[in-house]
Amino acid sequence: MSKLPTATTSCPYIVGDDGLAAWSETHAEAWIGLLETHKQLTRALDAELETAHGLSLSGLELLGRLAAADAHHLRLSALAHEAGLSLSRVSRIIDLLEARRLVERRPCPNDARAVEAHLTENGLNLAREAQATHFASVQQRFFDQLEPGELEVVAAVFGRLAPRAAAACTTD
Amino acid sequence: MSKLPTATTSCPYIVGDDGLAAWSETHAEAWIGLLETHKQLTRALDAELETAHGLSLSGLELLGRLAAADAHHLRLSALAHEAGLSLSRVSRIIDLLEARRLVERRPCPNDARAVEAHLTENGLNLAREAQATHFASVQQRFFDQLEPGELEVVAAVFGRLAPRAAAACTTD
DNA sequence: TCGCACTACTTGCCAGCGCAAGCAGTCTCG
DNA sequence: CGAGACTGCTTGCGCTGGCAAGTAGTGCGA
Repeated sequence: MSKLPTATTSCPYIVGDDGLAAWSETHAEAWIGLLETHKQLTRALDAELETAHGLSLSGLELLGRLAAADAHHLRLSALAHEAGLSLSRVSRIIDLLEARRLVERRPCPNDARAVEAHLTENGLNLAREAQATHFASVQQRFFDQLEPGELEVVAAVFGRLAPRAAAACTTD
Repeated sequence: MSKLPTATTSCPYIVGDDGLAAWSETHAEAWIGLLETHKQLTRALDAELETAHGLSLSGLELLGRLAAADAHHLRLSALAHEAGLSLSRVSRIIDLLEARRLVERRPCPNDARAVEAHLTENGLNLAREAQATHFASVQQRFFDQLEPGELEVVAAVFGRLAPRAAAACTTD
């Protein structure tokens, strides 16, 4: 941590001579603040997770998805789809997790092309521990900073936008 | 675009057996939605910017900061600090921009160690054009999706959190 | 004035990410 | 059945990111 004091945040960096009149100070604050907050937050959370459990954010996400899945296993393509990662990335993250005996690759009974990632006992335990500390940290770093009523608005906005953004991504 | 349909978003991926009771559905929606939305949005915006102007998001940020600066020049370390990037990354992005004659490296008159990045005429023009289309896209993809009243809350939340997160990063 | 700590930048290196190409297995249709 | 299209995964590569080490210049105290 430390290093990267980062971003003046206050005054944005907009040239302004063009047709940007519509971008009020409020718009700039919202957008730049969003980018900035996300960057800092994920940096901190990722570093934390790394030192505490040797996991990346993506690694925990995959572990979590497997833990939440029916028989603690999922095909790699399903995992990639759920997590919003490329299949190639998932394949390599699973390499790492497999090397640590947190998951196992097994052939899919119904389709010899496919590979299932199975969570091991160790993997499930680590997923639980890591999620517990991770979510506690998110709570403290993000949710605890919200004023009454803000949580509902944030949930509404991003709950609405996330699927919409994903859809836009698949269609255009 | 297309590819990476990404994220089921709906049901999260929380193991739940542990002390996560405090994480209501609302919390999960807000947090996962935030991550998801950010990922999709920046992916789309970056791709757009790349095809339209051959710039990365970071490249535009640096260009924009220079354009907003006093005499269109800034020391690399100042640029890094403002943009929340490491100095090494800034150095390499400036390499690219310099190769395209959008900026020029010049020695700093007061300090022979330092290097100033000077925006060229071309660089300023590109910054203006690229920011115009970029911000229009942000407007359409993000702000136009907000209901009345939501913008103010989002601005308040992230305007408050961004500096706080940055501070936490420098101190711990 | 010399030495030593400090600063500003550059460069080598590694991790995370996606794309494209390649390979094996599946499915469909003649 | 067999050819060709398609799917699921793996792997090579290039890009963006940061950190650490190296270099050059600054500035302060003895």
